[in-house]
Amino acid sequence: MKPQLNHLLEALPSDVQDRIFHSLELIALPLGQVLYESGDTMRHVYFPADCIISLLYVMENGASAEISMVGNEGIVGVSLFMGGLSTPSRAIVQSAGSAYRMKSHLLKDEFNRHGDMMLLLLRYTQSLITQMAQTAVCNRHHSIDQQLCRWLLLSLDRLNDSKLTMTQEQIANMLGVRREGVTEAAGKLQRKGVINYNRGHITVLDRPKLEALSCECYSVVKRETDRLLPHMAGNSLHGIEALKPGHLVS
Amino acid sequence: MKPQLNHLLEALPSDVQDRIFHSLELIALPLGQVLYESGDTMRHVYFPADCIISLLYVMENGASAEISMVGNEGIVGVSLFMGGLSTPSRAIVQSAGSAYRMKSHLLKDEFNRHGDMMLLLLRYTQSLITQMAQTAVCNRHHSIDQQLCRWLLLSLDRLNDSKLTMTQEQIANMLGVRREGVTEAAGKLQRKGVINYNRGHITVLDRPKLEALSCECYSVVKRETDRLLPHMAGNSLHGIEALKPGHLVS
DNA sequence: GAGCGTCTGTTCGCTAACGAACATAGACGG
DNA sequence: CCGTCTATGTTCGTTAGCGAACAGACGCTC
Repeated sequence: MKPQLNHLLEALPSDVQDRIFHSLELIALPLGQVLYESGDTMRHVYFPADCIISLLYVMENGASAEISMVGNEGIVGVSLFMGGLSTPSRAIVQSAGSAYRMKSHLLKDEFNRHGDMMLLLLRYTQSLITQMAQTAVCNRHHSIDQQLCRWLLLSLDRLNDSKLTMTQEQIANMLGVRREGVTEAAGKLQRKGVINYNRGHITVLDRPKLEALSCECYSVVKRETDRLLPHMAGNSLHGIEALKPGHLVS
Repeated sequence: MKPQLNHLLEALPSDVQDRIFHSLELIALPLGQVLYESGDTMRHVYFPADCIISLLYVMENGASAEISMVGNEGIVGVSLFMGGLSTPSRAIVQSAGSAYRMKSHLLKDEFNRHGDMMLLLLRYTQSLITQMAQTAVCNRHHSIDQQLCRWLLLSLDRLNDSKLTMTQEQIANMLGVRREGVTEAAGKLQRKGVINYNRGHITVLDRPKLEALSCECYSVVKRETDRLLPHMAGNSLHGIEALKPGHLVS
């Protein structure tokens, strides 16, 4: 199966694609792999193809919470070009798949041309900021039920499938709540016929209903992302067919 | 009283300062003034001098929560140069004072030189991201008591004074909690001799104790900000004495 | 097909925070 | 000096979510 491409890479004009083409390695990312630990210096950045990476903050007592989710609409490692070389967040593979990996200094070089790549990355970072801010508000004001819906929708948008592989325990870690809380919330959704849950395999049966049950946070983030990165919707490929990875690393 | 300068402006090399000098207007910002409403196109950016601006998200039902706080270490309006021309957040004056205002297109011109101003603004944005992310986690896991301490400390750092003018109602809006919750938390702090609260006037009596009672979120954000913007600590003035506003607008 | 580990479901008491209602008490203007 | 407004304090019942403990149930391995 050919992996999906990354929308940020697709959106670049072909001269930029040609330039960075050979710097990309397609790598497989198994569930749970940690790309960065809090405070790590970033040696690579990652353009997810068909995986999802979660950015989460881990507290001293081990409690955690996801602050944003990156799929093939984005890049993991924004703090590299923002000027810090690390962040206090952990990046972990939430849904297994593949990603294009690029060495930090090569991305920085491209960024420092101050061309299309820079503009695109900054816009993407802006959409990431929106996602984090909305997460903060959502954590404050919305119920687990609502947040689960939001989270499922964000995940769905980053896959091209209505099925996701994810235990309730894992979801609980992302949302920063108890596993039992997720069990209850998922149970309600299942009884309403919105989803089907089976030992780590969730199938979304009724997406419109899921959207109706979600808090507004999902749509706010979605609308803002579409506004900032309109090309993502069109899915246009300018000569991106040439974009194949230099080599495959397991 | 001469207003404090803005640390971002101070940190710029003198040639940049000379170039943007005449574009800055010193303006007075009364408590509660809204600089941007959610979704507004930004006509100006603001470099706070001795005021504090809160960025908050307001939900459909009117509930709100602060996602970050900007004082003279920063700038209000980062989404301008990030590529969006607006954000879904509201910027409101949390503590009255003055700020340097600059027309959006002039800042963008300077940013587009891709020089020191750009680097500085991106680094500052990175520190803002940390603040938002930590706020998200804090909203999830910490008690009102702890969050109040964090909030007071962040405010203190942005003033040069141990007194702040702020009713419990206002704090509650920032934290996104009930006013009664703040009353209780503030009452505890007062009984412990950490603060003194008097009809909208808070005096911090024992900052070390306040830090001890706060959650780790304050120190994480502070450490990361110091790391990203070390010049802020040194308070170095490179020829910034020349930086006087073009004219004062009430 | 037996056994074990993991995932899901359910229960119980507990606490933090909520919403509403009301009491006091400074501050400030007339 | 009085009345009024606003800020703060306090109470009460309710609820969402927590922590702990345990029961079933599916799926994989041997």
